Amino acid sequence: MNMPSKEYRQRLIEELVEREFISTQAEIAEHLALRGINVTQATISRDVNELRLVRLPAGNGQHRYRSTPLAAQEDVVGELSQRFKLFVRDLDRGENLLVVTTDEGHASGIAYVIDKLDRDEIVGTLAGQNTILVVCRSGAQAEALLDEFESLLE
Amino acid sequence: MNMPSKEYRQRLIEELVEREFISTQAEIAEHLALRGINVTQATISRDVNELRLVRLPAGNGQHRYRSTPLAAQEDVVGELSQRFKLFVRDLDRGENLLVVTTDEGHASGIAYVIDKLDRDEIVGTLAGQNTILVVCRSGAQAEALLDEFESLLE
DNA sequence: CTTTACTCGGCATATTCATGCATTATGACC
DNA sequence: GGTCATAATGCATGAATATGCCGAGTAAAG
Repeated sequence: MNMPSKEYRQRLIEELVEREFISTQAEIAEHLALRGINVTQATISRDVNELRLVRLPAGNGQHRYRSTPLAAQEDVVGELSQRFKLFVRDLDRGENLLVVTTDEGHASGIAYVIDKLDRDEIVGTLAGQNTILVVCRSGAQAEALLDEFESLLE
Repeated sequence: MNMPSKEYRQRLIEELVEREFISTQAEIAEHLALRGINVTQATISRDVNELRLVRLPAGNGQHRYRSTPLAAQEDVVGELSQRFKLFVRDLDRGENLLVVTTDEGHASGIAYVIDKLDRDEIVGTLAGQNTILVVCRSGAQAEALLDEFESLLE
């Protein structure tokens, strides 16, 4: 009948969830129905999956669907992993400091990506030619981060 | 019996979801059980809510629980709303441009917060003394954004 | 026109998550 | 100790989401 189709519907959904407080998929379907688009919750579920929308708890039992910049963060992790495999030679830790040793000249490039992780536990990074100093808030956090970075190398 | 209790358990959950690919709350409960913490899915549900963890679709039908920097984004929206109510006098749109008129001298302050929204549909902002030009990718996006901004003023 | 391959979406249902209610633990106060 | 108030949690179940299966639609190839 009408033919706006999937792509159009998904654009509407994205706009919708940013504009309104929507807490269930059924609710999304209702809104679309007002716009003349009749689909079931099952379809919305598939859309939500493809759009990688997220049901964010407000902390008080309320929920709201949102689009997610988490997707971007995922990519940062991928990027980090790739560069780690290529350029990182060694990882070490002393107290709350993480020391990353890289191929010559690659320290600042890697440090840049580490910064982009935007982790709370990282106070800052300092890069030389082949060494990065990652300053964490605590030794425990540095240790956890070391584990995490090591797992990237596997 | 043991007494680490809620707070400790929630810390473990936060670490857990960042370290492992966890897709259901039952799975979280299983992992905790290995650590000697026996709680039911109901409790995990409440924890997830308090921690504001999010079940992020991978796009392929897989899911992963993650902590969310979206909480920060929420705050940005709150901040924006507050400043809008105080300082914004008018909103208008021409094609893909959004024009925000503010109290004298407040344009760049407001523009700064708009930038922090980090919205894909916003190409950039340009602020004068009492006027902000928000450049969107399309007219439709500008219109949607206009609606959204207007709702902040209510 | 027929066949084949593929995408989309509904229906029914399975899976997962949220929550009202009752119970038990914890702590403050007497 | 006892009593009260509050927080935490389990159980059972309701609410919400995900998905297997199938049929309809479309397009390309023959």
